Amino acid sequence: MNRVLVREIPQYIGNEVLLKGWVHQLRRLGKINFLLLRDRSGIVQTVILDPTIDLSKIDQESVVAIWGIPKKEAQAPGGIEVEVKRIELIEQAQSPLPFEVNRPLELLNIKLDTILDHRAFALRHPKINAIFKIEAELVHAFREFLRKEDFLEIHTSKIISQGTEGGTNLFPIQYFETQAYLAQSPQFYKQMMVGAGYERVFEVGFVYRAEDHATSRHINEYLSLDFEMGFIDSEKDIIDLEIRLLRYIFESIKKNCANELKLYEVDLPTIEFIPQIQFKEAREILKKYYRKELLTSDDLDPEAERLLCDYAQKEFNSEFIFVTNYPISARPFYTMPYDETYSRGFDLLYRGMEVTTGSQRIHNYQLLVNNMAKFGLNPQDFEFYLEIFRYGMPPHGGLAIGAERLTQQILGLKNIREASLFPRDRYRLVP
RNA sequence: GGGCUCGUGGUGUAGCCUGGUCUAACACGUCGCCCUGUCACGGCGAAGAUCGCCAGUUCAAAUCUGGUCGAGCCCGCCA
Repeated sequence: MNRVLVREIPQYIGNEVLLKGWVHQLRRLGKINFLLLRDRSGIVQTVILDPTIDLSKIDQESVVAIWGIPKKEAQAPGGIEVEVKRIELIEQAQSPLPFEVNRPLELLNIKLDTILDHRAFALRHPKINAIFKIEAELVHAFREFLRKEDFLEIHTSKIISQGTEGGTNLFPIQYFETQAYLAQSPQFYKQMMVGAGYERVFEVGFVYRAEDHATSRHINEYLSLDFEMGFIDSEKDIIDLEIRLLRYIFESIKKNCANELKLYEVDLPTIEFIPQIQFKEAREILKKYYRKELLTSDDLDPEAERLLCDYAQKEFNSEFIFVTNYPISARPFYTMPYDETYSRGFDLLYRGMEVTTGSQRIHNYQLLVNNMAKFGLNPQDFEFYLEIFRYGMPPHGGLAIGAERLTQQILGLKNIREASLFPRDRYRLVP
């Protein structure tokens, strides 16, 4: 007999099915017992009326096979339940469990640390499980949209000899007899692939930041959603594409993850218009509406990001806001200047947090080399990157989206670690 | 790198300020018995923690002090 998934049960009303899964909950009332069975597709109530069926070894979270007949039953959750004919214990779960996974998370109030210490087990909780279905859909939609836009998916090395910005935040690794580093960004390689003639490329991959921070929005290994495209007129082309990309991602999640969104009581907005303000305007807005002076003259602090999103919400009814034309001093050397002071670099803020950084890049070889010198970098160390710029580089630009951050903000998670299966931070290397 | 907060059964908390009556409480879970419609099932009973670790103060430490290890948040920096 072939296994039937929980979500397929409605097709089998009146016919015996074989179900396999985990015992989500067992409610023993005496002569009638209810067993909630969970598989990858959902949870179904089964009812045990036959007193000869032995439930003594059937503990919560045990793996079982159940033969039974699906029936319409008004009293059952969802209107359908399976009357059990036979139950077989496949693998018993030890007791006690690390914590409960069959009650609302809000009632359990489990510490994040406990969840992460028991990560695989914790994912059995439907609400925790849902996070990674959303994230998978997000990444899938990112790929699907860009492929439709004629982008090529690339996979570049995460083992590098030089950092993008000079080498401060890099994790050193021993690479045979030489020193190497874990990549903090696919930046150089994706630009090189534009120059290689692919024009439009994207990459989904982990990147590594050896920053000694401990906050709810930083992890040391995160999934970077990158794209880079050639023959643009300005960074506005990148921004326009990102708006369409986000619209596509949000619509995909809404369409394919309705149940998961419901668990978090999230109602994703339809993205129509995203306001764009220049950095210097942002500074004025902060001063005028919030009486806030930026402590650093060339970047936004977290409070400023929250305030600007508040402004976007009130003025434009948007949860997103682009901050454009950041000061040159706040941006890496490859960022295209806008004028003497400002660059063609931008950030996207979403619900108070930075989720994207992008820019038009410098495509002129001489300008790029001169800029490296200004930033105190030695062009000879970056010859591998610079070469293609000598042989005809089109105007280009791109951006990177932090996948965990976007997921965190979509679901309103308190800590980015919740959106990473196996987060790596200053103190966590296991599991 | 700077600042603040927290470590008590499997899970989450109370107790700590104002040491003794803490032989450590409560909720959920676990185990046993009862229950034919539960769905945060219900009822009765039971087990389970030397209060992160080390030292000190004291007649007496979960409680005070110092150290140590672990955790969380904010800032800098960033996605």
